Amino acid sequence: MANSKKQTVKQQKIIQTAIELFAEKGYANTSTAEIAKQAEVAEGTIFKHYGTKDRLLLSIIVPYLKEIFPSMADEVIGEIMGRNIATFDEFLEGFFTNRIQFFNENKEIFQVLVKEFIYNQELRNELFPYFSENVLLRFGKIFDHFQERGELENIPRERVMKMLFTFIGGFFVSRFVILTDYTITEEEIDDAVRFVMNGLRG
Amino acid sequence: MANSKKQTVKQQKIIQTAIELFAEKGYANTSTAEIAKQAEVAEGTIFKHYGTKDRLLLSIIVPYLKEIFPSMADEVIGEIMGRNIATFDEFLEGFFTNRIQFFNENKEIFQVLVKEFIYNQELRNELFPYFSENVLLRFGKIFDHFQERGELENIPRERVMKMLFTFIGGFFVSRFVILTDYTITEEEIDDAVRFVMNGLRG
DNA sequence: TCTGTTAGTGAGTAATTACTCACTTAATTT
DNA sequence: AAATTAAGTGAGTAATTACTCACTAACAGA
Repeated sequence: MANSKKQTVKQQKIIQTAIELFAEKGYANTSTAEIAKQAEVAEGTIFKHYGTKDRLLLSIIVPYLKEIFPSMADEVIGEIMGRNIATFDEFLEGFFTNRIQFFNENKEIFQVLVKEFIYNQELRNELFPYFSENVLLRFGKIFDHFQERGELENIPRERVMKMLFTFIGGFFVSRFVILTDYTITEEEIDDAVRFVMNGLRG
Repeated sequence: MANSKKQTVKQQKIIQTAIELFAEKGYANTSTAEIAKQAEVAEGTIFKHYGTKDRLLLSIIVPYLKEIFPSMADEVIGEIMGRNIATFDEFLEGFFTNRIQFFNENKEIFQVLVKEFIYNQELRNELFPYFSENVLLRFGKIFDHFQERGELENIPRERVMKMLFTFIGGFFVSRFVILTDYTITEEEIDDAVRFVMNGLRG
């Protein structure tokens, strides 16, 4: 939505096709010739717009991380402050439901992100700042918020958040990247929330 | 140890170098020419022994999965039956300590396995049977064992084991593949065991 | 000592790779 | 309407890719 830098129809087709192929076979196993063919463009068109294959990948990943991620996070925070979400339980359930819907709508791009994040050390180093600034920082604030309200026991924040992220990371990666045809039920969300809540209460 | 099919010195160097390079840059980003150069062999030697690059990868992964994994699992089970491990707490702590040591000793090969498992759909489909037969089945038995003893509450086994594997998977992948220079403290093992135990007790 | 087998070589190959560039076509600006 | 810019093309390229093959060296069994 805010991501409108006057993209051409052909540009859209290139990006869309690249996302599909990168998600399916990985960046390293996808050639620009293949993208061009499937997107019904000349190979030169890709390089006219993106210069290198590497910058094509970045022009998929960076906007996704830079624009959509934080705005969604603020949305979640807004829900807590504005609406009637009082308990950490409720927050977690909202978070899981929200994110599951979001990742379902952007499944392929999420797959690209995770696959390259794990496969490519350099990309990982470049993206870590974004990740820690946006996700870690915001989640830390939320955690503090509920801890001040006495919702969560006074366990050392850092240590417990590590456990929380380990589970959340494992949850989304396994369900959306490894088990690509998996469907998450409401029952499973409840299980996950209960598992985390009990884990944190220790 | 049982893995001695009269490997040549050059064969060992090829395998060792391939593991290093695949772990660092991924299978798809490593050329056979590069492996040959770094292992100080002719490129033809690689193909004399392994035929294709694909079979070189498999000759790294399959023995690791086929021989070392189950034998270690049996070792763990043996510990429970033989030694004085009575509670699921103790088992979990033993499991984490054991596996952390093991993966530290085979860090690179574990990285290769995880990276390709996530990157390559076909490999994933081929390895899933091994995984479910060995890991899932054995873990299920252990879980039953403690559930029969009244150690664990009678929560539906399948649902709770999903949560358990989500956490364990997230734990090992994040610590050994993503944060490659991370050191796991005993304190963190305790945190992890406590997190899981509380989670399961829900 | 002869002989067959295995280990190892390295030059060579067809195919594929990311990328370039001179060019045409379409859209904007003046 | 003329001029400038941007979008798009596709043939071409140097480098790299996985893999082959005719060959030599080492060595074990008869």
